[in-house]
Amino acid sequence: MDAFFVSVEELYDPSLAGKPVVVGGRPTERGVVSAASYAARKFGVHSAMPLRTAYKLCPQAIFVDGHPERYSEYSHKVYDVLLSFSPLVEMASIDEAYLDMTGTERLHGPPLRAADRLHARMKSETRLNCSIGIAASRLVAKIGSDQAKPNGVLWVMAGREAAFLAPLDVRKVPGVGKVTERNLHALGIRKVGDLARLDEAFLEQRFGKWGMALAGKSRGQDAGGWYDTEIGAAEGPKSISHEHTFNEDTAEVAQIESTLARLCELVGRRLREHGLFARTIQLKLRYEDFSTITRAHSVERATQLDTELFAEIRELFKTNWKAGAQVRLLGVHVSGWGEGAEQMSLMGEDRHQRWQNAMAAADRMRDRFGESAVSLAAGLRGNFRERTHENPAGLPGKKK
DNA sequence: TCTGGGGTCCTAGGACCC
DNA sequence: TCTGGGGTCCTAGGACCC
Repeated sequence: MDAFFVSVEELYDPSLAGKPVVVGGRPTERGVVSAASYAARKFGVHSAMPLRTAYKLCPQAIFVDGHPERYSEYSHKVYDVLLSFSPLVEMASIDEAYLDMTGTERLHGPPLRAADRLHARMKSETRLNCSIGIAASRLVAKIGSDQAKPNGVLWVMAGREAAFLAPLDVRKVPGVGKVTERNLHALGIRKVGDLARLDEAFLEQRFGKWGMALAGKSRGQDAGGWYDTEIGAAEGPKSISHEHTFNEDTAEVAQIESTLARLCELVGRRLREHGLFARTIQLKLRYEDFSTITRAHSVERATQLDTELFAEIRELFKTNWKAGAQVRLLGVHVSGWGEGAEQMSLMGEDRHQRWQNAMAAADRMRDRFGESAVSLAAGLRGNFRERTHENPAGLPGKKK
């Protein structure tokens, strides 16, 4: 999808259309640009740039908060349109998908005609623009769609992959970021064509497993890693996490613990939604100088309960925090799915069932009344209250 | 410039097992 | 008594993607 977040915001507020728009938050907040409109990009604003920097480059831009629920809603609409063209669809992210069109020629016609129809249908069903790359490999289709932006269609015919890729900067290859680009430049490799001319053994020796894949990519192959999987083969999540950056660094234990409790609740909730139980629980801690540590612990019996997650996280925090040091960010990350059923016999069926019921009830309350309706974090705060718009002075309030 | 949040994959070292 | 080899699991960190 083209400038997806910005385009969705324009649907909700048509007055934004054509203007420089930055999605991500207010320019005075800590944060980065999630998406910038094409008008804002003309000023040098782009994704991942600090909001404060974007403001300096383009003070007249309209800064809006992101709305994940809206993007998720439109992502589902996009998926429905795609599904009507091929049963083999894989959403690669909230605004990107791969379709396996093998065998649909009789239904949709030759590649360009099928793409044109899809393009038109996407616009009429979602009112959003997209770009389409057509190729015999996922990698080339992706790079093709990037080259087709905005609002275009590009077909790279089978056999023409290497010729299409050769003049492009190595950075255009998915997986080549800032660091790999720098390393390649140091070797005098700037274009994908330079990469394709190199010896595979040299790349492997220099970059390991990744080098092998890189050699294949330079020729347009889905060699190694995620690209090498069948479209539609993706399964559930492998990890779940939530993190929070404070607008001002803090060393206040009450504030830190209530934030950790809230993050544990968000993670626990997602585990229950997916019916997953986690064995490995990880704390992330970033200090004011941006130095970051992660500390993990694997537990014997997998859990999806907020209180059990919090007990582990609290322990990890207590043993690893440089006491008194200012904290910038906290994160809670879980992985390593295990059997939830084991928990029953160990915990006692009644107690376990009561907890499950309580959690299910709390999740329903949150659906109806919002995230803060039921909270371990609120209870933990005690006399300390976070400053919110309802309570700007951060004064102690009534317990909920 | 002053650096979000949610993910995936890879590397590397160490414990531990047979 | 001077140090094998294969495998798995765990932990920490980092590159990268949207």
